[in-house]
Amino acid sequence: MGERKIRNMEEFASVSGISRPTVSKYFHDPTSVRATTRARIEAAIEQYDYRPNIYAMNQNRELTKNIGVVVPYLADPFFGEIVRVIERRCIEAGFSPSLFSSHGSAEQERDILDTLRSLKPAGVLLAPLGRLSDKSAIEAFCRDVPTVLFDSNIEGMGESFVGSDNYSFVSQTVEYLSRTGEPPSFFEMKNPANPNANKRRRAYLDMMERLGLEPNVMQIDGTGWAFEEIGRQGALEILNRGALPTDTILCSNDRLAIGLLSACYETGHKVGRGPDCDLRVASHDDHPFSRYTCPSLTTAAHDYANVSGHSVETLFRLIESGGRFETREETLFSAHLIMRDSA
Amino acid sequence: MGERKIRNMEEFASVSGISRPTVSKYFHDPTSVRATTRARIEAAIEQYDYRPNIYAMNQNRELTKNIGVVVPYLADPFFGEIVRVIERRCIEAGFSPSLFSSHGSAEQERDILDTLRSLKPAGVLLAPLGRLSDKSAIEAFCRDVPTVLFDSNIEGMGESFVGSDNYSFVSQTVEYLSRTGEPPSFFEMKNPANPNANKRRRAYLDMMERLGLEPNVMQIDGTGWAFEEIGRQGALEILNRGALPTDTILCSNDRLAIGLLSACYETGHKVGRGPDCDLRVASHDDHPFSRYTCPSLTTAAHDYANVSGHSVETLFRLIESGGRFETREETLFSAHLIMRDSA
DNA sequence: AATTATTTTTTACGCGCGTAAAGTATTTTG
DNA sequence: CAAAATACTTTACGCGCGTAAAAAATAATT
Repeated sequence: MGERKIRNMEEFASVSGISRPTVSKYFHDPTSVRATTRARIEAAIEQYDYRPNIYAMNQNRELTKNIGVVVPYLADPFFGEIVRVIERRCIEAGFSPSLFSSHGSAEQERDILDTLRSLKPAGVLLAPLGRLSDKSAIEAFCRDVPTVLFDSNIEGMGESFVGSDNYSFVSQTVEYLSRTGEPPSFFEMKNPANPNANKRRRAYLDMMERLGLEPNVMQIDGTGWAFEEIGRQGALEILNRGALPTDTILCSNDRLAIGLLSACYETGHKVGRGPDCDLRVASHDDHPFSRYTCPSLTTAAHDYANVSGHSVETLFRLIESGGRFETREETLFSAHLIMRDSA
Repeated sequence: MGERKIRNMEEFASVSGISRPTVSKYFHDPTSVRATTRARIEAAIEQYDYRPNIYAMNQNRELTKNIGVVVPYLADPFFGEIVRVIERRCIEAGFSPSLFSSHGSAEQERDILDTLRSLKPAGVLLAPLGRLSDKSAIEAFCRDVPTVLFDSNIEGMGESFVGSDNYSFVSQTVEYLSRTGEPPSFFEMKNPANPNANKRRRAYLDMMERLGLEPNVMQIDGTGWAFEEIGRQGALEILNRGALPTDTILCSNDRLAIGLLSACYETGHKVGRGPDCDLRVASHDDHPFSRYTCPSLTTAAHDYANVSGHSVETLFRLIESGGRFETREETLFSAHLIMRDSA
């Protein structure tokens, strides 16, 4: 173990008995060199613990092996889960993921795109803020950097979009709720940040019409990403007014539902589908905590594995295609209903 | 706006009318050049939208302006919150934070340290996994890279540790609970991943002895980071056995408590401090969701702002001191009790 | 105005690696 | 076994910037 520290690729090449250009080739793609050569290089890496200087590696490369991953809000465990899958797959494929969170701020999102541009990534997976996003900044970014949007779509931007089919969420919950009890009212924010919210409202209205039922939308105040608190305040206001139009509430998303359930508990409204219950509550997303609400939340679940998996695969295809697709693809995965105790 | 794209610092220097070495100096530290020079450079940046190639910038620098931030588990919104504060402060101070999550895996943690080493960061903020961490890997890393540990301490590693005072958490909850009702039993995992858990158990035992009360520790099975599910299963087992030693439970952390509360609800045990309640539950951390459990969770809160703020400040001081402190500092912030409805 | 201190310019070199070209060695194919 | 194909070596240059040293310009001080 008394080997002196290797300072650069030149030195490493000489101690490994391989020429520098071949070593360089190896680090760019280990499978591009002959198996025997590869074995010798890897033995030397093992022995000398050498890694190339990533800065020198990347400065002359038009595009790097980096992949940017941007999410709107990291304190939402939903994104924490997604990021875990994405990171793993990127690393397995030999890329280096760089993770960024906009933390709900459009300014931060712009800054992140700026940073990403100078990272010269091979590709970017971007879950935009939504309504608040600086559309022109994102558009300009997508022109320069191969980008796949996920989770929340912005029409026409990025080479591809991968997300969940909001209609599938809502059709399943509405169908189930109206089949097993009173038809649901819809509970949402008045000015939702996320475009999925609007799609869900429209899907709700559409489904109710299709079923010949009277729709009822409750829109509550509040801005920002503290959905639980917004849901709780909005629900308290409605419950205290005794203004519930039906005994069945369908929340736009689980985080609002978590706040609503807390308000129900506080005001003594028993939630569930038993005869002694005051109301039923269902929702969408299958948030990691929806299993632990009281009662546990009946919800429509994202196909987490497919959304994250297909986002990554699409990005890999995009990178292999040189960063552009002929036409913009949109892939939507269906939700599946998870029946728990709240409805 | 018809300016041609600037290709490198040479070109940028010439169009801005400043020499390249001075421009280089500016990008390293804008305050290091004369105000008039700075103004001219910034005007040119504005006009030509030039940024230096970060890879070329960093390849010759001994240490970069990067700061590594490592957390053990990003799907825990606790860390999402902390990261937000840390990132903001780093950017304000002119650093580029790079965020990494070990996602509960020691192997990932090792890989992250490896990646970080080649990023040549000015400093690293590391919240280790805890018991599962590869101690020798962390120790070796801390020798090479200026590192401040936070959240969970590993004795002797890193130049400094910033976290919460576990004794302060437990003393407040135990004191409050035993003063207002039956003394608490302690509910925890048998093999906690996090060293804070052990400190909390010892603090519980110590406090109980000091108050002349009989301690009772319930240790439940389970490994990994799915604390809610572990808490729920453990609680179901105990509740179904009717094996509660007292009517007051103190959970080691909020995520276990969230699982326990869900088990209580499921089994019809009413939680709270009213006369009609079966048991009281309190906990530690002030997890972002503890406000929305049913009933809302009485808990001891981290001083989030101080822990994240002081971690960053300590790292900045460390960087300014050339990466080493004379002696290893440990800074612990006190918790404060948040009284809600569960106890 | 002269002296001193500070900042900028000029010149020049090097960092660690990518990569192109031409030649040599090795493996594969028929 | 020879021819063809593939992989590797040698040589050489360039990328974009850091940075050192000496000279020149500018600003601050007396």
